[in-house]
Amino acid sequence: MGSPSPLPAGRRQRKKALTRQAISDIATEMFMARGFDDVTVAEIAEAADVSVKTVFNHFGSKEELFLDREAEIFAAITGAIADRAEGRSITEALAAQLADHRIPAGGGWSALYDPEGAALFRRFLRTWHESPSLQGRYRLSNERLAGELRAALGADAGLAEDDVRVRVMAAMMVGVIHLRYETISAAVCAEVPAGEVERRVRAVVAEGMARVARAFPDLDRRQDAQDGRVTSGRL
Amino acid sequence: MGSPSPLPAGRRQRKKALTRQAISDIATEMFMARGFDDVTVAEIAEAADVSVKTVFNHFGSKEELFLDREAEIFAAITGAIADRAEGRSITEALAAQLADHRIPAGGGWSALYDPEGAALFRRFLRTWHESPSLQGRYRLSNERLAGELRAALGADAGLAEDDVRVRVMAAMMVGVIHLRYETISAAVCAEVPAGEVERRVRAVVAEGMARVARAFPDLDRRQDAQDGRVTSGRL
DNA sequence: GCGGTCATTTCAATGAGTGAAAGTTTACTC
DNA sequence: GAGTAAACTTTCACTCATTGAAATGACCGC
Repeated sequence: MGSPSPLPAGRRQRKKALTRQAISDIATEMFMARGFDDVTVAEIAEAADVSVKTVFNHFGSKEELFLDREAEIFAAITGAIADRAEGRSITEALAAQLADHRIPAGGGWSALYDPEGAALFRRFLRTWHESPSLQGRYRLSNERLAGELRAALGADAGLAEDDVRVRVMAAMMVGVIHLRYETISAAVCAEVPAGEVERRVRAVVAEGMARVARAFPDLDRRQDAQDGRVTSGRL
Repeated sequence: MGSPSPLPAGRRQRKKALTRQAISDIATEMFMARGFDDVTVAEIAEAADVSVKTVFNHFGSKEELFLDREAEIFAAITGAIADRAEGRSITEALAAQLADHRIPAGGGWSALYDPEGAALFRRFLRTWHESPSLQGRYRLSNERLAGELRAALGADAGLAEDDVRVRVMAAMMVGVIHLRYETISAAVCAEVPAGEVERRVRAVVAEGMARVARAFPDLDRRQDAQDGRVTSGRL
């Protein structure tokens, strides 16, 4: 499993980060092998050779052990907006990113074409899919994603994050992103062949982002005239 | 508290329904008075004079005790689509419904202008707002709402529920509906005066639905030409 | 009225999550 | 380099949600 965090200074910090990572990795492994609900925190703690309390010191809940990578994913998404090529619209950039972006524990489309990788990914999604508690926490996740999107969109258009237009656009994008997840999840769990999964995902993302673009001609493209601000977003 | 369910036949059935209602009512009352997390299921059972197990026989989880009315609300929303006036677009109908629709334990805007009602509603929202577990379950709720919207939209346009366009449109609507809730919640909890709350909600709903309309010119209006089906939804 | 069905209860567990106190390790100061 | 404070962990003891099995008693069709 990855160590995507830059190691912090200080031995204590480093040890702490290592402990955290070890717990997260072992937990992920166990969840994938046996399903979220069939693994107890006690077992995770046991396997990671720490006390149960330590697990809860690092993670606010059992669910967080599973959702540990979300920050990474969000950064990739908002990054695609901020770093897009000159003249490219937001929805285009996002569509490209979402058509390609690897999902946690996935690793891009190629992984899906490999039977090994597909099986792993299927286990991952099934785990995710089948636990109500995980599904529940997913909303909090989307809330955060919406916030980051608002920030990115606001910055891009030179509007406040809580501008109605920005809020609506972000909400729609979150909706499409969720649809994408739903599509992948349903298809992979139904053992649909990789090529078809990819096709479906691309279709949803394309349709979704095209619709967002149509709804937001005013915010979708960077207005580089004047001082880089959109001067009016009225309908 | 309401008894919105038609009483079923048979004494046993009726007793069961009464028990359920009693539990739900008492639970709601207690949650409102003391907050979701500060009330235990044991206390609810105690107050309703039933065993804890009985509570769980009627409600799958503590959260369901709070979300008991969601079916009602969803029905009002999808009903607004199906029953809209001839020639009215879906987004118009929905915007009207959402600008007005009473929220659970609310009772329309008038209730907000009454200090008593406002305080009650504020307690309700704060309860809802402050409990992570409730927020969590909210996603499942939205999932169901999306499903019902897909059904309504699909039926309206003569498309399959799982048509990409239908799915995207439903997802966007759920996004706007959630934004509306967020707006109400934030404003009411911040003790914003009722008139201003109403204004903000109407603004979000209007903007949101206008954008959805713009994104979906093909599905928004009933195409009564020919056999009532939209023949093409290509972009 | 009889036997079964069904809501409910009691009992006994499992497992998540928390607060406090105490131990251990690391970082900072003089 | 000792001494102290701060940061991590652990242990302990507890609360609470949630569930299965078995028992009770009111209700329903016959």
